[in-house]
Amino acid sequence: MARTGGNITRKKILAVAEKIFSEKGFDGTSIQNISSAAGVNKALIYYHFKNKQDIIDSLFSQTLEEMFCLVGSSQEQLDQSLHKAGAAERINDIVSFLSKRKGILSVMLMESLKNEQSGHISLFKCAEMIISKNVDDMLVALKEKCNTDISREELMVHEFFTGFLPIVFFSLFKEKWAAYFNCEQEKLVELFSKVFKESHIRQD
Amino acid sequence: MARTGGNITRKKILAVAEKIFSEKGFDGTSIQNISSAAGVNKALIYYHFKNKQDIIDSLFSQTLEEMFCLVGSSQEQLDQSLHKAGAAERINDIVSFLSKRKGILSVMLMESLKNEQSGHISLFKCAEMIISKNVDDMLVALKEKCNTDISREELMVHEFFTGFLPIVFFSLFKEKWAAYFNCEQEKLVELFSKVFKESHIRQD
Amino acid sequence: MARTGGNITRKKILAVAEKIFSEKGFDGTSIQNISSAAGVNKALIYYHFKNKQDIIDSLFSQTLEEMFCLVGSSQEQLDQSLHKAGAAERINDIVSFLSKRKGILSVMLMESLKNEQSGHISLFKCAEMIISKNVDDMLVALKEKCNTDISREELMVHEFFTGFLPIVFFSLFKEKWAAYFNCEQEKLVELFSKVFKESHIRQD
Amino acid sequence: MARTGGNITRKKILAVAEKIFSEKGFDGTSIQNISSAAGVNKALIYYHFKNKQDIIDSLFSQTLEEMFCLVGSSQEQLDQSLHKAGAAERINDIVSFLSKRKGILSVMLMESLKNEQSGHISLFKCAEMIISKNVDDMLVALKEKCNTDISREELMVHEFFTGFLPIVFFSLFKEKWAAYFNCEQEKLVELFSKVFKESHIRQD
DNA sequence: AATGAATGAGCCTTCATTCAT
DNA sequence: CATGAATGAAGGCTCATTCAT
Repeated sequence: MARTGGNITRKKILAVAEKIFSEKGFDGTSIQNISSAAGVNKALIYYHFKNKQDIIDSLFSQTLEEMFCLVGSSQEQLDQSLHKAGAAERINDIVSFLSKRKGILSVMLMESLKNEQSGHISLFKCAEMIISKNVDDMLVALKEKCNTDISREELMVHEFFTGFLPIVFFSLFKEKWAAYFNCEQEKLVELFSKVFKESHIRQD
Repeated sequence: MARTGGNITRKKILAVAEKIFSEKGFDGTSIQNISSAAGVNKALIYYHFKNKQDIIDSLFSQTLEEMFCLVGSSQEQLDQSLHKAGAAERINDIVSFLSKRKGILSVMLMESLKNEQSGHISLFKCAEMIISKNVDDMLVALKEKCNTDISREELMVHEFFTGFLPIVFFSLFKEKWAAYFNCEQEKLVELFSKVFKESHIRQD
Repeated sequence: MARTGGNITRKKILAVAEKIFSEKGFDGTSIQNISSAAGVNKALIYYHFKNKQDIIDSLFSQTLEEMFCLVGSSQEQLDQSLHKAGAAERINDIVSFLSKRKGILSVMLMESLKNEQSGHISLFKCAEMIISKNVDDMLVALKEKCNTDISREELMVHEFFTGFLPIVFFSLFKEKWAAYFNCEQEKLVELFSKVFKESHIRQD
Repeated sequence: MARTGGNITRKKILAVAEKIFSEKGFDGTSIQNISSAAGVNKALIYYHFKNKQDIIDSLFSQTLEEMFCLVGSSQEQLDQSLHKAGAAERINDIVSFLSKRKGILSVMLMESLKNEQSGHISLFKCAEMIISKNVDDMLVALKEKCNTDISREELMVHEFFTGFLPIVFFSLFKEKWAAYFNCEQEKLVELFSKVFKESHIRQD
């Protein structure tokens, strides 16, 4: 898995594709766009990938894989997740982590929003991966507090729509928001941190 | 297509375009797609619209206009908005309203997510329109309670990322969520209502 | 033949068409171009003309007709034509006359240059009309001088290639020439007058 | 088309384009026309040329380049040019040379006649290249004869309007002329030779 | 005499993809 | 691994023309 030869090219193609997909959208991006930006021959892309769809599929599965590694390995970092008291301060960390994955996340979201096909699967898998550990931990914690009227389903809905989505969108939109509403980014991050803490994480 | 009034044709084109854009995305939709589905000649589309972009622009501005009318006119329905005690029960109404505009909303979101150009403007304008009235009312309410340490900016961030976005996304994703997580839609709506109320609307 | 109603429109269309044809060429001009510039409805053009070709045909035959009138009527002006001693001074007059017809002349030339169809007929008819009278006069004059070794054919070739063409082209190109070679137009006219007189008109 | 060297294809496209442009004019020619006649795929044309304009530009600059080589290299053939005594007999040579370039010359002329843009530049450059050497030689010759009241400008005007243009037009129009005036081509060539010699080249 | 609406064919151009080398 | 050349299909858009009013 650590081939050095053409894998560099493959990675370059993927990196460039991620960037351009996030700028123009999947359908708005041509293989020409990618090959030019990557500085490689157009036909070479078809040596490394079956077709255009294969590029985005590779990007998605690569992202899922990386997330899996991250969620699985970094027990200590993510095990005590969003809902816990001490986790509240870690929002900025998460935002900054997702920021590094902004490109692919926006592509996932765009594809998810197409109301045909199964473009949402990747996004859901991705969200599930990030969320479910938290949810499970919360379930354990809640059981100890005897609050057993809260189902796993509810927690998933909670984490996805009021936790995952706002964070992801904030990381995707903060620049645009700051520009549109004429507000400094640092302050915006602060504001969101506060707002998010109050709405999503509560110590009732 | 038989000769009908030109405005009827124009509206049909817009309606069909909204549907297909939301299914395939703007770039994934061809003029052929639209003309076929609308049952009109391809060239006729260019009689009614300057170009492809003009179609989506018309859809966006039409939506914004409709929203403006709605927000402006229905004082009684929306004046006492999301955050107020009585407003809590109206979430379903809003969800159902936004559901009717699902198509164009998903298109707006897709375009907003493209990290180039100014595709996000429409979404922001749209959100601003829906949110700002609530925010202003909240500001008044807060002043009475002497909680003046909350700025308009903060409320906007709050309403957008933890109010508007979750609702919009829920209305766009509920079917997909129900299918993916194998859960009944009615129950999902209930769950989201509860979850959203707890996170976004609070009577501290 | 002096209908006043729609004939104004017809004339406007012709005038505008001549202008645009001479700017963009026949094939480079669309009916849309003409209707917009004439401020009339596109379909109206098809009320006045059978089709696009009919417009250019009308322009050509109208021009030929006008030339015929001019050549036929103004005996005194044109009867003593280019080759005669006194005619030498009239070059500027002819240039200025052709200048008024620059538009249609350039269209004729463009169409003549297409090496297919019979686009050159109009140009030849036009040239013939202008030239033949001169040629006939010259023939008479030559007979008196007993120079009968010069055929009508030769005179036609002479008048067309070294008389008509240079004058026409000068009137079409003088602005461009002045611009390209950075020279004042008045001086250019003088130079051409001199040059043309020396080459085309000689009193051997 | 079978896979051949790319340069061969490119040349074939240019050759075919020149032919069809001269038949139908630039605007009257479609890429389809060219690709069909060249026996290549339509898209392949866009592999070799940026766009339609690029084809004609390539043709023009290629022609200019060839002319430059010819004028520069063939000192002995063209150095003693049109105006000199011995040059009179070489008219046919020049006519036959320009005849080989008839296609592109007619295209240049057509484009020059469009009264917009700068379509005349190529024609002027081309004419300048052919003429200026003659003009310079004439200047030298005239100085020796102390006829210094003739400016370079005048000679340029002379050579262009009474030398270059008639020759070019004769080579472009001789077939049409012969057909229209019902005259044999060989005789026409003779007539033009005589006529041109008398008008353009004189040994005063 | 005039117009808005409609159409089929065609235009220039780009697409994703393949093949021979 | 990598590339230049090639292709069929489709893209957005415009064309000349027609029809109903």
